[in-house]
Amino acid sequence: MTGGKRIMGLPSIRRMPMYYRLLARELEAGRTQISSAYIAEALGMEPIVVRKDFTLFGIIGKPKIGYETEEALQVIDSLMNSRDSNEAFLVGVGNLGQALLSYRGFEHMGLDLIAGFDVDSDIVGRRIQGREIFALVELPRLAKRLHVKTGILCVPEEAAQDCADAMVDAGIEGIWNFAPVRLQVPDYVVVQNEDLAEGLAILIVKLNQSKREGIQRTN
Amino acid sequence: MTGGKRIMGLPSIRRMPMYYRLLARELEAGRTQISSAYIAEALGMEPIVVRKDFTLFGIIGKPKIGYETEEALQVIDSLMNSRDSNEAFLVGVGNLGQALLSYRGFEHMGLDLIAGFDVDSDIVGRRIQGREIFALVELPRLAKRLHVKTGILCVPEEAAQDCADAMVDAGIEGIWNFAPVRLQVPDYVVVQNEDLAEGLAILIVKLNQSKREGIQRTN
DNA sequence: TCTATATCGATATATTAATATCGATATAGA
DNA sequence: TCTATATCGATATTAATATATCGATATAGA
Repeated sequence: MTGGKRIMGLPSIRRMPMYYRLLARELEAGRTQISSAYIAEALGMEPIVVRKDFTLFGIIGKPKIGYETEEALQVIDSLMNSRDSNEAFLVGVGNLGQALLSYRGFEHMGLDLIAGFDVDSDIVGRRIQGREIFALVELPRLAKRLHVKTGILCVPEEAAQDCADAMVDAGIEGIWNFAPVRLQVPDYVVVQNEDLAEGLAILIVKLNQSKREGIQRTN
Repeated sequence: MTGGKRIMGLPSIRRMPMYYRLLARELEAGRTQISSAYIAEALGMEPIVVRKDFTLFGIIGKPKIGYETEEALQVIDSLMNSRDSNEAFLVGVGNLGQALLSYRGFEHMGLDLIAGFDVDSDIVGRRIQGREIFALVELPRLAKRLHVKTGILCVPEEAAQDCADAMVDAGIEGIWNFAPVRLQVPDYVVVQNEDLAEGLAILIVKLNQSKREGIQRTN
């Protein structure tokens, strides 16, 4: 590991988007103050986890009142936006890539997908949700010119490492990797691996357990 | 919670697909025996974690040798396949739904996506990767007739709860939920929530930290 | 056959995360 | 003004997870 001790735990970070969405919705609905109990109830969690997370995030509440919804929202927003920009390129405009390009809900999380890249000449030149799709060979030039530092990688397994290399060469420093491959990158590059199969594995194992219990119960 | 203590920890379950893919690849390549050190190296983790997981999975190795690749593969496969079947319906054939329908890589994980459902008449009747897309109203009838118990939910936020209700009515007992909504379901229904924004949040926070360190380093 | 060694797996420890307890405090209402 | 109470946040405890240590053992090679 490249060092750099974690300021807050990964579980807390994972919960940020969930908090964000709830707070935004509640503020919209006119709830200017909100308690940990209310948040926990809405999100199916324990109030104490909310309070611990918020303390960690630097959100300060008031006894008897709770938290200022807007302030909490802004703090979480700033934690997810504090870099100069979160402009990103998406590499690999297949089904998943298109889905990510079309997904509204990353924008308010600080991600600004400005273009897609692919090798498939059928798709190069098209626009998806207003974002132009360029040939992969254009990546270095455009990344450098636009100073884009973040890339989303959703190419097939076989192409992943080559694409990652190209991205790194182009100056990309953060890769959100959807290919089931452990990418080899320089130390300064941050990689976040996303493995859709993980969630599926959990569902299946849970179902197996639940079924086994069911059998025991009816025996 | 519905009770039912976990047999093995969630982190170990999450690592199963990763092990599975590596073992399949190595077996393919002719490596019939494999050590925890080798696996760890290939996956960027610690050997001791591999050994602990394998012990948990019930995979037994031999000193000086390691594990039988094929046996390990089969054990993990059986853990992810042991129900009667993992046939599933996909509800919401938008961009993400289409991506999931097209994704090869769930099949060998025990998931058999047999059909899609949507309300959009433009897409109903089409076929995606050989799977027919039906109108959502057909879900109860088909789920009951085919005894499908698993559903993948990738509809927009607003529609998620209604669709979940319909799925539960139709006899679905396991929902892989991609909508950023806490679904209200009966106790016996297992829900696995997938929040793509989580990974993004982690990437962004890591980048922020990495950048902050970078600034400190160059000062 | 015997010895050296790679590797597992059991036990112990450390780290991280979740949960519980409870005093402090800001507001609402008497 | 005073009191009751909801709620935070600090501290303590417990549980889960990751990591370390080391003895046991199966094989390779002398």
